[in-house]
This record gives sequence, structure tokens and C-alpha cells, in this order.
Amino acid sequence: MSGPIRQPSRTPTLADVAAAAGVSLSTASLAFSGNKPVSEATRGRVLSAAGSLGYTGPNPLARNLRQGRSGVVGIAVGPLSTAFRDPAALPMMDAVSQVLEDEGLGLLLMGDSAEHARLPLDAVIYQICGQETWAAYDDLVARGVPLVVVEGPAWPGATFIDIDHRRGAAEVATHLHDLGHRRVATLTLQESHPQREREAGLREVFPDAVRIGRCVSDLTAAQELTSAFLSEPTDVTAVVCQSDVQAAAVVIEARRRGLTVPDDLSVAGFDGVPTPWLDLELTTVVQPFAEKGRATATAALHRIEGEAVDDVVLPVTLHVGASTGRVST
Amino acid sequence: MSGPIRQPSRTPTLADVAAAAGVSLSTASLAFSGNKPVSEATRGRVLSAAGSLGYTGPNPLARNLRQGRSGVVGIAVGPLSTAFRDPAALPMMDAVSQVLEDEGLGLLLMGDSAEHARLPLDAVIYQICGQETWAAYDDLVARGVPLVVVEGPAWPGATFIDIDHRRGAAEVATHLHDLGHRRVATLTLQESHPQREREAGLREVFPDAVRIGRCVSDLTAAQELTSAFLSEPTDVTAVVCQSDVQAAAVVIEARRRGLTVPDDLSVAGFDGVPTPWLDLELTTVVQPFAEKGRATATAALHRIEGEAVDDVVLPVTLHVGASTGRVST
DNA sequence: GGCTACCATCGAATCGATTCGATCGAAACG
DNA sequence: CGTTTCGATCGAATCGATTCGATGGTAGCC
Repeated sequence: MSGPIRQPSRTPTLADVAAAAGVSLSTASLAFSGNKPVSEATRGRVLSAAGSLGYTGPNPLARNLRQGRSGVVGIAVGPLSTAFRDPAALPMMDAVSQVLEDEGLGLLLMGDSAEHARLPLDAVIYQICGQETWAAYDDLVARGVPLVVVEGPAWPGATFIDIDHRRGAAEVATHLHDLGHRRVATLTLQESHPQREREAGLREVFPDAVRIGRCVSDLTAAQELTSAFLSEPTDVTAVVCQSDVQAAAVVIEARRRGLTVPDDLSVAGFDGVPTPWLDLELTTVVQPFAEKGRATATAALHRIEGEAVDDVVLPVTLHVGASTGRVST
Repeated sequence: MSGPIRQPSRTPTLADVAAAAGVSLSTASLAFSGNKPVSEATRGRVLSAAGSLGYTGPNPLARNLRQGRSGVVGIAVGPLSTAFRDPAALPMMDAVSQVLEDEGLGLLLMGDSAEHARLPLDAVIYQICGQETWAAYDDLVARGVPLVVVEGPAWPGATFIDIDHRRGAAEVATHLHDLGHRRVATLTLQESHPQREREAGLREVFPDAVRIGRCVSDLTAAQELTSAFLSEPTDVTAVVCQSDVQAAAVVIEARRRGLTVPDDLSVAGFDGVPTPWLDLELTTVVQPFAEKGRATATAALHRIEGEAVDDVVLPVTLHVGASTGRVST
């Protein structure tokens, strides 16, 4: 048997393996991919040839080019530190990564900038809540990369996964109204689709709720706004927040000022995330995080396959905890 | 000018652009990559040809194959929900992603399993603290993928980024000893390199510190262990924890049992992460998270370039807060 | 004017697989 | 026994760029 002189430094390719096993390149490929049947004997020879050559399997880059897929889905989350500071991001991402992993796909973190848009991504998930423009959007759309937007702005060409913000907000508002509250305040997020929907739901019940202020879902920021609000006299008996972190901040700040929750002030959150460091179970609107993540990932998978995908709106559930109570007469 | 009949559905390639611009394929490539000079006139013609054809730039998959790089670095963090529940993970990852993004590289989240090991990764960062084996390790090493291990097990072929656990632990122990403490307890992490080092540091000062128990850096888990420990009578005057989250749990549980921190019990943490929901500044060992992340990413970059990289051990700083005090006589 | 340098451009090789269609035997069938 | 069918294998085309070495023309220099 004769062949080219082997350069010891070069890593072996499938062609080397095929030659060593005495089969054609295509057969060797089939032995690894299993895309068409190969006799047991042949597969054995190919694999053992691979073993003795130190071949570690088909080069993923080559496979990617040929198949036109990278096996990677991008997820735009903004700056990591802020994206993940919100505990609501985790359980959802967890579900996303789980579904993708089951399909052998990887999840790539994309920042807010357009830097990553030139990486080979099979699809992109956008869940930068509270931001309505995105530098990478045009580029991705032009390249035909499927886009799945979570609770996001209505961008043409994207698939939407959302929760029923409006109904959730209305339910928590109704709950407070049933408890006798008439004067409520609300802590809001940045102007965004979820915020607009939730505010609409709230105002179905309390048309003239007072706005304490806007801030992201951050304990310190929310606490500062609350502090400013509570330092003035007010007849408000309940505060409706847009996240459990905000709600916790209100609870902490109210207590710091000698108020009792819920006797002096009722507080409601949103999300339904664990807050073990708070010795009080929050009344909140529970999101189906896992389901949202699965729906998102599944939508991405279908769009990668080129299938049409319907938008999804998931229901939410009111969870009554110990942070809301009947208004004291 | 004649050419092949254009199939309207096919997305244009660089060859199409070159033909339309009347230049060679190689020149068109140069016009986009800028790897060699191209006259301004030519570049203009190429770019405008690209524009009118709807060409969105060189196909990343093809570029990747040719260059033998994917532009993606994997980071093994274990199950997302547990990995990111620890607030210490974020600032570091943030620095990692920042450095990589500046180089145009993406960051791909790898789970604990070996599923993702077959994706095309230029390097892999391993920071699953508390786990000493990894399903994907052999595969990655066989494929020659550079590996950077953060505070991790001593794996051959990997570059190590670490902090001076031992000295940090010794410093906090010395601090407590200086305050008069003689009987201390410790809450430990799973058996792992950082835990062994920190324990060694602690025992330099308190050779027979009591072990309360082992748990991950989770508030609820730590609180349960502490609860069990404090339910028995003890002469311990200080508790040394391996994370600020653990320390916060000890503070919360001690207070729940009517103890005052630090008067009745001193508590020390590790990491130096913000705990705004705790109305007490923890005494802790502050890690240089950002620097650790930058060192990690930089090491990965250098190893991708094929350069030799030295291991790194970063110093830590004792921060004295309000959770430790002089032992009451 | 002849020589060297250099810049822009081009043709061809290359990266490492997957996959389509063809071929070749052997088994199944009537 | 001739024909059909099926499974295994192979050759060749293909995915879409990057890059090496060569070429030709122009400018600089003595």
C-alpha cells in the first residue's frame, strides 16, 4: 500500500482515516454520521483506523460549512451583570439551554452591541426587556437569521413569545381592590412592551394609580425611589411593583421607615421568583418561566427548520402571599 | 457581459459579487477582509455590487472552515440555574465576555454534560467549582482545544487561573483571632481545590475549627445547616463561611434565633459580592472578580494563538465589615 | 534609461467534511 | 434461470470563503 508521506504534525482528516481503513471517503463519512447504513465490518475497520490515527471525529467546522448550520443559537441578554442580576432571567434561560442541549445545539451569549452579529448563528433569541432598539437587528434580518423575541418589541420577521402581562396586572389589581384598597401607587420599569401592558392592566382597576418612579429590576434602585416616595406624606395603602425584586425593595424600605407590611402598606410583586432572604412571602404574579423558556427554544428550533411558527402568549397566575392584606379602616 | 442564469432564490456568494463587480474572487475577498490593500476604486465597486445583489458579507461558516477557527469560546458553568444563582459568578463572567467581545469572539454556555463538546470551540473555560471530573474533558484534550480552568482541579494540559484562597482564609482567621475569638466554626463547600486551600488557611490559625457542614453557596441550604448547628448548645463565637451568601444565611438564621451579630456571633464571608438585602456589611475576603475574568479570557486568547501561558494566582483582600466584632468577655 | 520596489490584482490551491447519483453483487422472486 | 430489488460502497460535486505565489504595471532612484 502506498500513500503520501505522512507529516507527523498534521492532525488526521477523514480522508486519512478512509485511506487507512481501505474505504472511500464517503463510506468513512457514513460510518461516523450514520446517515446511511454501513456494514458492521466496515464501520469497525473505519473506527479502529480512526483510533490508531488519533482521529477525533469529523471536524465540526467542515461539517458546519457543508450543512449550512453552526449548531449555535445566540441569546441577546444585554450586559451580563445586569441581565442576570434579575433572578427572573435564570429559570427561563435554564429551560432554553436545556431544550437546545437536547438537540445538540449550543447557546451563545450576545451582548447588546453588534459585535457578535457576524458569528455564525442558526437563530437568535432576544430578551433584552426594556430596550426597543438593537444594533444587530438589521444585520440579522438581512442575513435571514431567525429571530425569536421574548416579551419584546414588535419587530417584523420575528416570532414572539410573551406572557399575559395585562391580565396578570389586572388580577393583582383586582385582588387589592377586593381587599379594600382604593389609593395605590406603582413602581414601573422602563418604557417597554411589558410595562405598557401591565400598566394598562393596572389602570383597568385603578385608573389613577400614582407612579412612584421608573427603574430596572434592581434592589438598590427601587429602594431609593421608594425612599423618596415614602419621605413625603401619602394616603397610598398599596404599592404594585413590576418585579419581585422591586417589591422586596419596597418591603425593606417601608420597614426601615417603621411601617408594617401588610398592615400599614400592602406590596405586590411580579415574576414569582424565590426571595429566601425576605422573611415574607410576596403576593405576586407568577410567570411560567420554564414553559416560557421551552416555548422560546422550541420556536427557535422550528424556525431553524424553516417551519412557520405561531406567536405564543402564556398565561400567568396570581399568587397571594403575606405581603398584601385588607386595608386598615 | 454574460454569466450563468441567476436562480433568484439562491443567496449570493462572494463569487457572484466578484463577477458583478468585474473583479476576481480573491480581490473581492480582500475588499471585505482588508487583509491586503485594495484600491479605493475597486473596493467601491465591490461594495456597491454587493449592495445591489443583497450580499450580506462573507459567510461566517466558510470563513471559519478556512481559518480553522469558530470565533467561539465555551464556558462550562454547570446547570445555569445553580451556576448563576451564586452572585460571584456574574462579575467574573462579565469581564470574560467583555474581553472576548472586544476580540470579536463569542461566549457559549456549556452545561455539565458532554453534549456541547462537539461544537466547534476555539477554547474552553472551566469554572464549575466544586466538581473534580468532567465528562467533556477527555474529548476536548484529544481534540487539542485549549482549556483554561478557573479555581479548578489540576488537569494536565490546562492553564490555571486562581486566587489566593489560602492566604485569604488565613487573613480572615487572623482577624478573628485578633478580636479574641478562640472557638470558631466553619461552613464549607463541597470538597474541591478552593475548599481544601481555604480550609488549610483557616486551620493555620484555628487548627480545630468545628465544621458545621458542607453545602453549595445557596442561602436556603446554608440556613438549614446553620439552623441545625445552632439548635444545639455551642461555645463557638464566630463562623467562617466560604461565600457571602453562606454568611448571609448564617446572619439571618442567627438573628432568627435571637442572637445579635456580631455581639453574640461573628460571621465572616468570602467573595465580596453586594448583598443589598442584608442590612449589615459583611466582613469578607474580596476577590478581584473583574481581574480574574480578564486574566481568564486573556489566557484563553493567548492559548488560541498557540502561545504558552503561565498560570495566574491573584491576590485577595480582607474587607472588615460590621459582621465581626470583639468577642464578648 | 535601466534597475529595483512596490502596489494592486489575479488564478489556483485549500480548508474537511457531506451527499447525490451511479455502480456492483447478492438475495428474493416468479 | 432471468429479472427485480435492495443494501453497501464509491466517485465526484459542493459548501463559500481565505491565502499563497505569480504577474503586470507604475513609481522612485541613481
